[in-house]
Amino acid sequence: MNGDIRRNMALFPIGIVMKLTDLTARQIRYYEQHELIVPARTNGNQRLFSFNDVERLLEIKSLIEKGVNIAGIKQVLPTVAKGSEEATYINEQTEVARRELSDKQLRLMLKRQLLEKRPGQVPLNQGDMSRFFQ
DNA sequence: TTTCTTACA
DNA sequence: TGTAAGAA
Repeated sequence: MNGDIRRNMALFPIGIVMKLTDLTARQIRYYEQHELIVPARTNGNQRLFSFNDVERLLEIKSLIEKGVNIAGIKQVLPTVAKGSEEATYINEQTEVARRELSDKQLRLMLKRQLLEKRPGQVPLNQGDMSRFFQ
């Protein structure tokens, strides 16, 4: 389909994506580090995001607001490897498939996180490094 | 001006 | 996550 090409076409710089998603540049870059999104790059190394990336970021945002951490989000929105074009392509499908996760499933997921992170007792939602500060 | 990376908090 | 530096 041609729509997919458009959806995966890198169009806007981080500044616009910030306004579109209400996320800070820091967050957007952080999610990229964790491969939750794989924006394209210009010759000047500037990030260029596609509509798909924006949608993904909105998904991520909503999950974060529901208390899901990066590890949890990776379970819902499969991490995407390289090969940007195919990568975003797969995202489109998996995203549609997961879009339907109910609150029930979300709770199960959060519960699972609790069980995984055993005794050590790290807040759960905080980033890995944050435990060393704050 | 805007964005990038790196790094400390 | 926020923010500061210094370089594109």
